[in-house]
Amino acid sequence: MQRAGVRPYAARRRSGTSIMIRDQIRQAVIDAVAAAQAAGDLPEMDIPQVEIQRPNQPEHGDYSSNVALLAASAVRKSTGGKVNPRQIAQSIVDHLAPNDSSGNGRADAIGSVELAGPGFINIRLGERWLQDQVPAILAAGADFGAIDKGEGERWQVEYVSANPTGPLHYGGGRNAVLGDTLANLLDAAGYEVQREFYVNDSGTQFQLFIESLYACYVQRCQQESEAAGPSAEVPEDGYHGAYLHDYAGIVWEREGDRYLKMERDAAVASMRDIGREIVLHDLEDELQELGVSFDRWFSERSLYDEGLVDTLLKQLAADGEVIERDGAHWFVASKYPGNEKDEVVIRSSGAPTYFASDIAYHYDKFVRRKFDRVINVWAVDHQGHVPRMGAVMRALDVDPERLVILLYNLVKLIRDGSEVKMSKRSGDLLTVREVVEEVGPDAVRFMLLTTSPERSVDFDMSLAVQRKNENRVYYVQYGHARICSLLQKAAQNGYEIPEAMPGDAADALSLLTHPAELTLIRKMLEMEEQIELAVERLSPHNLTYFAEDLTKAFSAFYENCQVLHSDVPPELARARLLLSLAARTALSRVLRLMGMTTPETM
RNA sequence: GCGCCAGUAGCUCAGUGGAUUAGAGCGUCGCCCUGCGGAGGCGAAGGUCGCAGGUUCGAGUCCUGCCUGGCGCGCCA
Repeated sequence: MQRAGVRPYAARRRSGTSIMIRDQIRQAVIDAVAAAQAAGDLPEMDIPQVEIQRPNQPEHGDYSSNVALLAASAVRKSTGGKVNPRQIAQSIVDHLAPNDSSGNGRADAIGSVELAGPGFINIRLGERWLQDQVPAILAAGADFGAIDKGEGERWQVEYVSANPTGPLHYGGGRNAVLGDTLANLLDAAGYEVQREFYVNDSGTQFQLFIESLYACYVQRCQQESEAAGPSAEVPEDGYHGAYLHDYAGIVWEREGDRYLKMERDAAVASMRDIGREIVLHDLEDELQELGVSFDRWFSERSLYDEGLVDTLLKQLAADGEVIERDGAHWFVASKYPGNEKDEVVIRSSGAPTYFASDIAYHYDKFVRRKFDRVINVWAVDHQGHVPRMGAVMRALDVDPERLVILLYNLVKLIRDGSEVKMSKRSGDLLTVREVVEEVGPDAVRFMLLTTSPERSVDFDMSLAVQRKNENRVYYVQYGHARICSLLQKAAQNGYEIPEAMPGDAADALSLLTHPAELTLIRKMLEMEEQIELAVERLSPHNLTYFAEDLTKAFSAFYENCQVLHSDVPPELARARLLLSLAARTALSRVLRLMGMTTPETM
């Protein structure tokens, strides 16, 4: 019998994580199939991979499995014989022992099992078990929902990596939010995550930036001393943003006019370090305002300085991966699938392309630093680069599967019903900083996260600042604030709000039988699956929908189940307070995964 | 021309690698305040899932072709 898809769990399980309830149920079904076959109720047959789904209709239970349908189909195909899927399902149901009291903890979760439709097995969680999850959630606390999918694998997320030539354009905000949230998710899923920003401090763009900075610096010096000096114009194709004058001002304040005394080229060369420092500090600061930070800022130039680019290109040439043609050096991408053209790594002028250092960079990531997997977050306009990187991986003899590119579509900013691109204040492209200042970091993060990455997003800034129901950010944060308010009021009224679960609360929890209470518990228990799903599909946007569902479940409970009222017996009030505390734990976890704050009042 | 992505309710979008009656929010129309934050709750109406074929017992989901929109095809990054 096949048991594909059932992975053995690693021995090194992180404390606090347990086997996901869905996987426990899957195992129970697998066991039931085996038991049915052992008992002779189910003929020997190829049982396909057992999948457990969440039905759309609540009437179909909390979980369901279509094994019987798949098995019947497999038998029909292999033998041509007819099998009734309902009969197969019935045999499995008979061995699914919902009330097994053997104490293995698995069957406890299953409240009831039923056969439905053409052969579905619908499974409901038990009420008692659901009530017991409240203390489990409280015990997990800030780690609630953590799973051990990663088993400690080392993954890197490289994101933003914007040219270090000035503030981040608003489009880069989506990159920052996606990468940062994905890293949060990976961390929650048991991966060891490193967040990296690749600093392109070596190419022509950076050179133009420094030349532009130099020109502004010269202007500043002349302004300060009214002394005649070299005329300085920002290069035609350089950077003309107003911020360069701010940067130049910092250089002047720190270094005075010492660069003015050098030859232009020498001055530009020696300004590279301070220019880099200033712009990176600015970028770091700007990203911080969005709640985004990095473990490492990796310098492209360092790859040249240590000679890795050179070494690698020579080695690739020796392997026939890089050839000379028309005076230039080409990486022979065309020999790998998905690539039709070769790529220049050294121009006929002798200058390396960005692609040359990219090869070295990925060599460093995989061969030297040995990340199990690397996720690069790129805007769609870099899509043409994806197959090339696959070719690079093969040429470096690294499994291409280890490099994952997350492409995201562009952001369109809307204000008062029409698209905006430029800042009225500076005249340049709107920056992330300005958008954050206008609508707040939480709204930016949530809004940029609601749409799946491959779709373009219209970000309505006017809506994001409005305090009405149309604004989904407020709905969620309001929900959190309301829980906090309730708990606070309870404390004022003399209710004891335990930080941890009191040992004698088990009886009180059995009073949680209202549908709204049980629905809320069920919803919270989706956390692990949501985290797993978002990681598997690289879809952080799922979190926004889960946050809304969670808030909705709490609101329904809040409306239907009074907590602090003289009619409510103290034991029930206590149980409902514990449930509310668990709800705050869950909602706060989702908000933090999205990088948002958890306001106690609004 | 070739390639990638998208097309689901009036609007903005989900939809868990095929499965039980396609979901949510907003908007619209009804209810619910002598109760913990009404920035709320409950309910209704609203969809030939771009079009046409195909595979399958079963397709929004897989395959083929087409239509529309976005992006990409450089000795730029």
